Amino acid sequence: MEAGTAPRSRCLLDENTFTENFKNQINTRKTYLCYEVEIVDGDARVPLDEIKGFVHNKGANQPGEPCHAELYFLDRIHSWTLDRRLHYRLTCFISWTPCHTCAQELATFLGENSHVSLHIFASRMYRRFDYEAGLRRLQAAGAQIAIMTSKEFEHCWETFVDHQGRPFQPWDGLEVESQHLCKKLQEILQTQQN
DNA sequence: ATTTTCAAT
Repeated sequence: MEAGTAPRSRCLLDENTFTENFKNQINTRKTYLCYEVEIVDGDARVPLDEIKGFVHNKGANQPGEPCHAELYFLDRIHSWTLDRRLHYRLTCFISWTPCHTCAQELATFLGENSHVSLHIFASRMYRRFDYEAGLRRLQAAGAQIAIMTSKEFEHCWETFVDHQGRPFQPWDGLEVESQHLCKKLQEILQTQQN
């Protein structure tokens, strides 16, 4: 029954939720991950609008086992049962770069699914434990990792936020912070492994 | 030059 199609608002983020979680100068204890999927056909890319959306982590302060956003994302990907004969480009916009463990999980997934390529844009850099090695491993597995700039924030606002027609309002210092993080990420990703 | 952050390294 086509009549049961979910309303568009179900996969849109509240304005404040977006800003509170993606603002790149403040730290949060939550992680949001917005994703888009395209089929790649030669030079052309066809968006699969029906499966775009977002997930967020489950914190240690909530009932049940904690779970990072990336693992929910991987669950979603598996639920789509993507056709191995096609090529898909997944883009995700995540409020923190993946931790070491999640980076490894994503790298493993990419290793097993050559029909999928992954582009990650992050608003902030998660810098705990072995995060640098995790990011390098993820890059080595073929993922493109970058820091969100105003272009990506605006794209997310337009695509994933219930903005009621209001334009994206960049916060003070957005660019400066983004550029700083870009530089840090480049340093990490350019460092030789071993 | 900038860290405490998907809580508890």
